[in-house]
Amino acid sequence: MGKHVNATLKSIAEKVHVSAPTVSRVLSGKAREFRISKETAAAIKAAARELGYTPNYLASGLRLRKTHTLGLVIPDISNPFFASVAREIEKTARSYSYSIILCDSEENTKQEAEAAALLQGRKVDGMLVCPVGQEAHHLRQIRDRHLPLVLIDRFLPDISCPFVGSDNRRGAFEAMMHLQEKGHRSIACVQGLRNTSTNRERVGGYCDALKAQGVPIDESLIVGSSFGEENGYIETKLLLSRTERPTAIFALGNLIALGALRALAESNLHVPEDISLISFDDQRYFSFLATPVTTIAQQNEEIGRIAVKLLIDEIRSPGVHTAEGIFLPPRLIIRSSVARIDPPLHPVIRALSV
Amino acid sequence: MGKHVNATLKSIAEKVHVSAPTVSRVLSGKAREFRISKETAAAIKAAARELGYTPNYLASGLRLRKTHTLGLVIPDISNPFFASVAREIEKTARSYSYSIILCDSEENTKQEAEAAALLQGRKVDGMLVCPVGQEAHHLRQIRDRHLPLVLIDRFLPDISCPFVGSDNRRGAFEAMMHLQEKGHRSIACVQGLRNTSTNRERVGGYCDALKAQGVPIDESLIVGSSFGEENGYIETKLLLSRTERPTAIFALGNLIALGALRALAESNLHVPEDISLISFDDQRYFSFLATPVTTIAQQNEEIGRIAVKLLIDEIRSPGVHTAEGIFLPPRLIIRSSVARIDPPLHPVIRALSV
DNA sequence: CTGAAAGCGCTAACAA
DNA sequence: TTGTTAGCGCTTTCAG
Repeated sequence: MGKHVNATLKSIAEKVHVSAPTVSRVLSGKAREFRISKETAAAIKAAARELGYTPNYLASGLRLRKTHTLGLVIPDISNPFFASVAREIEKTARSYSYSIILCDSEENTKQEAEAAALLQGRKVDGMLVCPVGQEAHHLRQIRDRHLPLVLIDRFLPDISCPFVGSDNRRGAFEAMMHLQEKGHRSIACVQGLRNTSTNRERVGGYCDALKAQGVPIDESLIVGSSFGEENGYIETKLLLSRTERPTAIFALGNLIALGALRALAESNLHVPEDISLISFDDQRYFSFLATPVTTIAQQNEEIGRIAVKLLIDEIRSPGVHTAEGIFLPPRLIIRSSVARIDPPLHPVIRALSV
Repeated sequence: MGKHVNATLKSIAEKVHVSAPTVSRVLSGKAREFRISKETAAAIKAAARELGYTPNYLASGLRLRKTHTLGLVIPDISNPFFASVAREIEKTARSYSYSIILCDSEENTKQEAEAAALLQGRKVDGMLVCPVGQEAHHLRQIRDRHLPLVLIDRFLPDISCPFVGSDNRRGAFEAMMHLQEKGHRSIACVQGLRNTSTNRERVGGYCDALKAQGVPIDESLIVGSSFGEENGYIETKLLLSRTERPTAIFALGNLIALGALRALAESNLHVPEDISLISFDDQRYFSFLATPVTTIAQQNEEIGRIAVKLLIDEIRSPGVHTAEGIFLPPRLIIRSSVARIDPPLHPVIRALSV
């Protein structure tokens, strides 16, 4: 077996003395349908094996206008949240015989747009994108061309498109209620990338909960600008250097929490004795940290699985799905990074008591 | 702008009243070379923009026999080690204008072989694979067909192929020497997937170090069979239930360490007071665990970067690289999960002292 | 400076 | 039951 030059339908056809379409029919399982004789079919299969034939999906894709390929655009595959979603996406896609072309946008709109253009050129049958979130133009273009598109994790207000992610507002609200029940009133919020729906919704939940308790919102406690670890580190450092230190920190992403932890450790502060911490987005290791971290867990696998199903549905029968969002409920996992504290003195009283 | 049906060279050609090849030449930057008139070139570019032209890479790939696509096959993209390598691979590939088709083999040889076949059909220009490790047949086939291939993280003895990974034997040796310097003699080794080179080399380093200290190897202390968390958990449970408990555990992967930690926590055992732990493969969060874990860190990003460079070199000029392996030195990061212990009593003496 | 022809490998339509 | 023709969109000859 194994010629150096790849076998083609034509080379098989010549060997068996039939025509290329016949070979095509047999090898794509249509022998029955075309009532091709058992002998011919067998001979073709044998020849294909002997020559080490591999179908050329470039050619069939060109001809059929279908590549059985999906584009996946995410902001950072090394973020464990995205890694777990990506894994489920790849697995689910594979179960439907679709391949994944992976593009990392590095939280950069320009790169995201480039990825979108590239994937269009590669004629993917559909795209899954977690948008950086600042710009929807290139995504609207995809829709305009009737290329199936599903947004994951982050949605965009100004584009009508199916979406799968978490109910971030509710998750953040629950986290905050937990903090407040434990007596916290001065709670810092270390944000991720602004303008992303996840961030906006989480900050929204943060504010909702504060309002629900009649606590005025202190804008200066809402800090940060990226889902990366550095951001968590720097903002926590800054927070700690204030004269009035918050009693709790709400980290809006797992890497932010990690950065916060690093800053806290450097300052020799202990969680939750010195300061409480709660994080959005659970991680397996959170239970084993010096202080197990209380978090809002998302349904990572479900997000990936549903997104692919939605996308493939849309590919198979365009227009059946309304451009609605699916918001999976996150859930609060209480561990031990939140301390119960005495309700803080009213500022006026505190001022007097000095 | 934006017709529903995608623009092609032909449609542009018709619009500008030139031929398709001329359009092709202009849009692929060969206007100078073919000395195409400024006006024609400008008109073509304008028309392309107006029609929203995107090149069809399927067609050019078919014609050119080059797709500018690389296949990446890894055992588990959600394992943070692979996720970080994958990220670097995608970034580096992108910097050379290559796309990545991602396949997760789920540590399964059959799926790996399927991925390899699929990628061949998709006509990738080269492949990066981290082999499950039990079987090399499908990989040898790739080489036979002169499809550039680079192995990452795990190599295979019976295939001659460029490789980039860590010097696992040396890493494991250093971890063990550290343990032994601290007085440990009864050290359990929780393995990953057997027959993978990483596992074999790490176990090799484990044994080397024991021999170097004249400690006989107790086969019953070498347990486990997967790089997953469950394996770490179960094997640690089992280890703890022994009458003679080892004084230290060497986890051969980051998820194994996580599983071990879970088992230890369940048994209310503290690291390192009750038992010491050392892990292969560092993770950012290791510093913040209840007990910061001492580890052997690999150069994840370097592995990804070098692998892609090697592969692209091989694609551009086949045969320039010898099928040698690049083994990057890992390094020991001492944190606090290893306790100094008194040298254990000699078994006979211990027996007498009861 | 530009165009006509051909072909990459595949499959759908039509014919026999 | 099988073959012929044609064309997906691109680029490379070769011709002018």
